[in-house]
Parts: sequence; C-alpha cells; structure tokens
Amino acid sequence: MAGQLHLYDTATRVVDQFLPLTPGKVGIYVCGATVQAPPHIGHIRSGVNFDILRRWLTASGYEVTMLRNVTDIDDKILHKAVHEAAPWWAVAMKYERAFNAAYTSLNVLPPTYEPRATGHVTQMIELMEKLIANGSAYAPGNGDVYLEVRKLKRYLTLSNQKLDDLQPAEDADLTHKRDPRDFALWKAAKAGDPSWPTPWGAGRPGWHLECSAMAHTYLGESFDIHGGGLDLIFPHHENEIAQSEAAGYGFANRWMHNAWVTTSGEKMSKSLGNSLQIHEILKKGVRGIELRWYLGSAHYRSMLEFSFESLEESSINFRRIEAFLKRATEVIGSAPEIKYSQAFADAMNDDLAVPTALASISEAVRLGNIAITAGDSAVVAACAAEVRGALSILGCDPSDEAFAAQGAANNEALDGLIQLALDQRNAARARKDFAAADAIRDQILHLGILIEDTPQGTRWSIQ
RNA sequence: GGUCGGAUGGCCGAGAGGCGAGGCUCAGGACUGCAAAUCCUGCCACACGGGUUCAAAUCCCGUUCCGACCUCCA
Repeated sequence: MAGQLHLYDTATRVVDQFLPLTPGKVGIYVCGATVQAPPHIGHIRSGVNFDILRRWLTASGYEVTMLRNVTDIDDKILHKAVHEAAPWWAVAMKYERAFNAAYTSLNVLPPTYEPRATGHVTQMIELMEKLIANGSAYAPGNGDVYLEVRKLKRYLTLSNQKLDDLQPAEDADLTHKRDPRDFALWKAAKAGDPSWPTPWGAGRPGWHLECSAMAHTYLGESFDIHGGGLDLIFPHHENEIAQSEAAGYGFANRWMHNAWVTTSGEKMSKSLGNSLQIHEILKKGVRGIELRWYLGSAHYRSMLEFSFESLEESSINFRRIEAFLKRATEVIGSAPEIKYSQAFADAMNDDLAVPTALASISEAVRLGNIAITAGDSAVVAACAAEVRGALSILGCDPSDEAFAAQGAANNEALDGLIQLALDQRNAARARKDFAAADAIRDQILHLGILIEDTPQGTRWSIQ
C-alpha cells in the first residue's frame, strides 16, 4: 500500500484504497457545527481530524474542495434565542464566531466553502420539489414535508439497521406522517418562529435536508468523502443518503466518522454536563498548538480520554520536538525544509495512522539530536526537514504563521538584556565563582527564563 | 430489543499470527563545575475461561465489564 492512500469507509467497514471520482481532485463534505453554544474540545477534535485529512490530501497532490457547513437555524438555536433574549440570527452569529475563533487558535484551516443553512433555502426547495415530483416525499398540507422511508429502495445501510428493529419513537406524531419513521425535510412554521415561503407553506429547513442541498450545490451529485462525528451516522447521515439517493444522486462515495473525546469513559457533551470548552482550556495557559497536538495525537477512529494530566504529558512531548527544531534551525542557519519521510507517508497513507506517524517523528528527533551533538549539520537538516514536514501535516509546525502570535518573544532589547546577564554569569564561571554564576541563573529563572549551557554556548528560552 | 465500538504496563496510546510502536513518569548511567538539555540502559503489558496453531495481544467459541446510536448531537 506504499504511496497510495487507504482510508476506512464506515459504509463498508473496511480500509481500502482511496480513489477519487475525478483524478487529482477530491471533494469533501464535513458536517460542521450547529451554532447554539460555544465549542467544546470534542467539536474541535472533529475539526482537527478532518483538517489533517485535508492537509494530507493536499500534500499528496490532490486539489481539495472542502466544505464544512454551519447549521444556523434549528430548534436549539430558537430556544437559546428565547433564553438569551436575543434574535435567533444574533445567537447563531455569536456562536459561529466562537467556533471560528476556536478553529483559528488551533490552526484548523478554513474550509474552501463554509455555507450556512439559511443561505440555501432555494436549493432545498428545489430538492424537495424533485422528491415530491418523483413520489419519494409528500406534503400533508400543514406545511411539513416528509420523506417516505418505506418507499426507499434501501435505507439504513450505513448503520446496518433494519427499519423494524428501531426503537419506536416515543413522541411520534402520526397526525401528518404516513409512517412514524418518515422524517421531516421541512418543518411548518410555528407562530413567532422564523420561516421561509415554499410551495407547501411557510416553514424552516429540516436538519438533514440542508446538508444534502449544500453538498449537491458545491460538490455535485456525487462526491468523494462525507465526514462527521460518529453520532451523526444515524439518523443524520442515513437521512442524507435517503434524500439524495431518492433524488437520483450518487452522493458520498466514502463515509468517515471521528470518535469522541471522552471523560471518565463517557462521551463529552453539553447535555451530559462534562464538556470542556476550548477557550476554558486556552485560558489556563495551554497553547493552541499544544492542544492541537494533543487532540490530533490519537487515531481519529479511537476514543480520546481527556485529562489535564495527559494533556500536559502530550505538551511536554511536543516541547521536546519544538526544542529540537529550534536547535536544528540554529545549527543549519535557516528554517528547515518541509519533507515527508517514507515512514511518515506510509503511516498517513494507512488510514491516517497518526500515532504511528508520531513514532517516526520521535525517531527523527532522536537521530537529529545525536547529529547536533556530533556536529553533523547535513543529518541535522535532513532530520529537521522530516520533523517539520510531519508537523506541518499535523498542523503543528511552530513556524507556521498561524502560531506566530502565540510564539515566544523575539525581542532584541530583551535578548540584549539577558545577554548582559549571561556575560556576567560566564565571567563568573570563567573565574570558577560558581556561587555567583548559579545565583544569576536562579534569579533569571525566577523571571521565567531558562538558561542552558551547551557546547555551542549558553542559550536561553522563556519558560 | 436492534446496531456498532472498546478493555494493552504506573499513565497516555499504537499494533491485528512470530520479533515488546512511540510518548510521559520513575530508576540508573554518559556528558556537565553543578544544573538543564541531549544520548544510553532498565521498568517486559495485552479483561477472564477455553480452543486452533510449531507460534495468539492478534484467529475461533464462551464469559465479564465499559461505552456509543436508535429521530437533539462532532
């Protein structure tokens, strides 16, 4: 499988070779946020996972069109609007910005397009017209529009369930539905709620319909990869498939789902009250690049058990790599190149095996450190290029300008001042006055500056 | 009831028939005036009970425990 990307497909439950519908191009649709609350780290893990996929596809030579939608109208947003005594659109915008801020702090690249549901009502109506015309959907007359699941050629193929095995919905309202499992494409307007006119009455989009409509709009009838969290498999993705296939579209060629961030083994979620918001963690002084390293470090299909202890462990690991790159840059006199080692590429091509890829980084760091000690700058440069290449795919390249603002201060005046103190200390060391030398080191350490004596001289860094 | 995942050393986290990924922690060593950093060595784990096999963490059967979804969800 060397050199060829293999990915898991939830639909077939097998890892197999990724073949794009159009050579050289990849279309991805990832279900984004319903903007009804600030993002917690589980939401952003999804963003990070698919960002790594996108970066690797791009590095592999594909022209990637990536969509991540914003669901800016739904029940929860309307409830929140009542709660916050603000218009629904203000609530949606507020949390959309909170998500974008979180994505930015973790260096998740903006998708190619980021469509909002409310901007695509026209496309949704067109899709419903098609589904009603071919008999797949019906409008019972109250303003709702439903998809008739019994008429589908196939249904629940992604979650491998049988229609009759589903637990009967407790609140199934059969007033308008032909079958309790028929799902709403469109919901009739309630008094006071926002609505858009349609041929079947005023109302607002159903959750599932928006994703199908937006995917078709930007990626066409068929596209390569559809992603999202595990919990979206049923009903959301099943229903997207149902609508799209009923409309005669090929829809997604491959399904990818990321696993949870858990606490005490349980899924992190707002409703369970165990969620941790991104900004709460960053407020504790965790750098965005370190949080990203942590969230990206587990395989995307594995649960990631969150704790501040393991986050700290992960950060320590990252700082070691970062320190190597810094030293290597000094040795080779310029920023390392960006290269992908065979070991790294093989790991990434094997269903984005990031943990295995991490092992290749550690090995390169080890060899690079040995080369620094040996003064072999050619090997240092080669190792550093490999490390930097890997970090760039993981979105954790310290020299990425996305993190520049979060980086250590490189202030000439500060450097001059510290250099002054270092000169004093080195003078003391030269006359073997180690008490004086250590006192200077301790004082500077109290100010948060760490001093290290190396064969190349004394260096300092901000703790 | 149906569907789908898990259980790996002090901790995090890979692997999917043979050779103990990697990281963190801890212990020892090299280097250093001492530190720090770095490197080296050590700490030999796969829920339980059977089975298949020359060989099982990995395959098969059974058991226990944990979690996810079943119309709100990353």
